[in-house]
Amino acid sequence: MMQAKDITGICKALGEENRLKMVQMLTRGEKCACELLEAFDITQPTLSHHMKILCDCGLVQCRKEGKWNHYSIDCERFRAFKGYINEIVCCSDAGAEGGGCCR
Amino acid sequence: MMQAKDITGICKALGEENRLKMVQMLTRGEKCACELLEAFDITQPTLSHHMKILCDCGLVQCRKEGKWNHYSIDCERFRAFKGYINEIVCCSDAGAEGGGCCR
DNA sequence: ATTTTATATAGACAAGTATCTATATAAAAG
DNA sequence: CTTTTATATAGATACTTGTCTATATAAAAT
Repeated sequence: MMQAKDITGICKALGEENRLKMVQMLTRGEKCACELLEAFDITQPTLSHHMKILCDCGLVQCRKEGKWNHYSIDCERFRAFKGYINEIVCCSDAGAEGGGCCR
Repeated sequence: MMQAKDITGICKALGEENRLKMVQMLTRGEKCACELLEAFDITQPTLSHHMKILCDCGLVQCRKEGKWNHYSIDCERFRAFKGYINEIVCCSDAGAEGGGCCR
């Protein structure tokens, strides 16, 4: 199960526009670091920094193949994150039977 | 519709443990600032700072009544956020018909 | 009117972050 | 073995953030 700390780690990672876009790009399939680098207006060390943050929070996984790094979403982890967020349901006291208005 | 900037703003706000817990607390109904203050091991100005961030990103709304501030989740905004996150579906290329594995 | 109560603002400080340039590492190609 | 290519690390810098103390504001109570 996911703890609050896992969630804040993922939220911090998604709380930067480049990284959010990187995650969205990775949903369209595994990408090499060099492909990501082309798509963003940042230097190679900055990309490396962002990928480290995305991997450290568990949202992205890295497959090393020779001198290439292939990045992809850790689907299970991402699904768990969504599950946690979706469980935060507000207004459960405001006449909402069976869930609340934000389900 | 929500833009990437709205999402990163909300993610930044949720990327701090106290604020994540504040949001979770507010899902159990509107709370006065003083109630929140009691529940967290922080000073009053620090609470004020966190509530400003939560309100600025749109996730929380504030109702002023005399000298009290009553905070609650902006359900519609929160729902929109969940919607955006849930639309980020990974592995759509990996033999997933109609959605991908992270739906 | 003065005091109390609830909250906000100002300013300081330490820690964290996003970015860069320069350099190191490690694999592949020549 | 030397060079090229892909990526990581080190160090610097500017900016942001979370926290505090001290003070201001504004409403209510006395």
